[in-house]
Amino acid sequence: MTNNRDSCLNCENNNCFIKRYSPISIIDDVNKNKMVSRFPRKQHIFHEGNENPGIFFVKSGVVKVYKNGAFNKDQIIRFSLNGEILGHRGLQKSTIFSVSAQTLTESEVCFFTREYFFYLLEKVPQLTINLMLFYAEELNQEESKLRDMAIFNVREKVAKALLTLVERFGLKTNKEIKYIEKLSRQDIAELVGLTSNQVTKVLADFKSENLIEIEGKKIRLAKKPEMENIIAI
Amino acid sequence: MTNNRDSCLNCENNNCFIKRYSPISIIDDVNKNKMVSRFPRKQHIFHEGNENPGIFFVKSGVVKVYKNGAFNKDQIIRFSLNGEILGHRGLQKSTIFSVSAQTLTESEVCFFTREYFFYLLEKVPQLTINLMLFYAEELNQEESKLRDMAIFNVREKVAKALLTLVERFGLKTNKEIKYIEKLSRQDIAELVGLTSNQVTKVLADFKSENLIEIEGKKIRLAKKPEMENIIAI
DNA sequence: GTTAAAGTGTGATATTAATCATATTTTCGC
DNA sequence: GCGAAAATATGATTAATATCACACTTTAAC
Repeated sequence: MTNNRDSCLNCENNNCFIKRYSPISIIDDVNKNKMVSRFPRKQHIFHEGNENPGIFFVKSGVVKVYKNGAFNKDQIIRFSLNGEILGHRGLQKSTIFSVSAQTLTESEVCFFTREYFFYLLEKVPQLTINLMLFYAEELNQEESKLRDMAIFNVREKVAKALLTLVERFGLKTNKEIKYIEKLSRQDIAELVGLTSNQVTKVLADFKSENLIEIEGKKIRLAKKPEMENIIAI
Repeated sequence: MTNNRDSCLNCENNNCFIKRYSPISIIDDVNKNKMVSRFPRKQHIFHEGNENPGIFFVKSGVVKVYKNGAFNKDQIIRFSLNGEILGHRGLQKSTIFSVSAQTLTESEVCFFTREYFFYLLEKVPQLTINLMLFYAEELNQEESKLRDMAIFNVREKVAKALLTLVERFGLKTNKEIKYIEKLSRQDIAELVGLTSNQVTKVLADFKSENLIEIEGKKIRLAKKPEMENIIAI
């Protein structure tokens, strides 16, 4: 059944780790062990603290990954999209989710059980090595982020949040940050450890300095180089 | 030559990833490709930005791993000791060190070239999988740290730094934090993104509240539960 | 469409944190 | 053991941030 319309072979997500690093010969088997689910907007895919049954891949849509913090101050870890691995942080010895994942848009998600995925890792060393390298890269990024959060003030943090979103989602031709209308001020705040109040104020500053244009939730980044200067070190 | 006194087989570091997950049959080969170096106190093992020739393991001693930040504000990433892997963040696609490593005490370090280590990874899937799991665990810890730094105030950050050191190094029977006399106020500050000045002040507060006892650089954590309450969520 | 609820914008005020100055102590080389 | 240099402790001052209040706007439910 490798030629049905849901087969990995027909999947447009060439970003998918499994597809990129596994031999064609095993894809049929992968496909048989795959479970695809569809989630509407604002739904949880999994919750921090719950039992982790396996690993997910984002087939389509945008997913917010975050960690619960004290005093209702959550921390957004990343946004996942376009075939990216999801819940890979759950691939540790503990089988408890250390993060939560919630859809920002309607999304399709592929799922594999822990058992099957570990079987695959044993079988395909290149998959394992590349997954390891991916982790190393993520670890470096997290550390840069940590350093930034330790050093930046409120204004710089908001600039950082906007530039992070541009890097992740990209700009439309009119310079509007893609998907930003799906995010609340609270979401932007939780990317960089601020309150929604602080974000609103700095955004108002940026607007009055003509660095950005605001239209409801939409934000157009008129002057990206100037914004980058704010956090230049 | 597997029975010389420097052989991995005789090494007391059972924490060592290679030794733990590789078959005995390969250890002889590992040993031939190993280079052991000794570093005096306060020496650099490698520098951020330099070419990364391979991977290290801490055979003995305590090593500080840190990242350069703006305005002389470095960020301490971790302390490595007792057979732990070092420079694993360099095992990414880029061959440039993203961190620096400096000894806090006299230390012995084992080194393998990139080429040999990747050869080993291809050959020993269990080593690769367990290294990947180790990364996943580190990534989770980094994310918790990131969240904490985003949420904690100065007082809470100092409490967090002390508890991190206790977790890492342990307490002596007199409740003194091990190795803390090797760290400056600046080091403690760089663990949690503060200045040495701020650390000094909060430590004075903790002392006057009888949470800790200070004697030069030595700190005894008299009331660990109370300290933990400061950062309880 | 109407209404309630949630989210956003903005100012005032209280609190916290950063910076500087300087005294004191500790460390290190000779 | 002595002197210089570095690190640490502490107070005063200035700057930045957090918090609250409340008006306004948008969103969602009925």
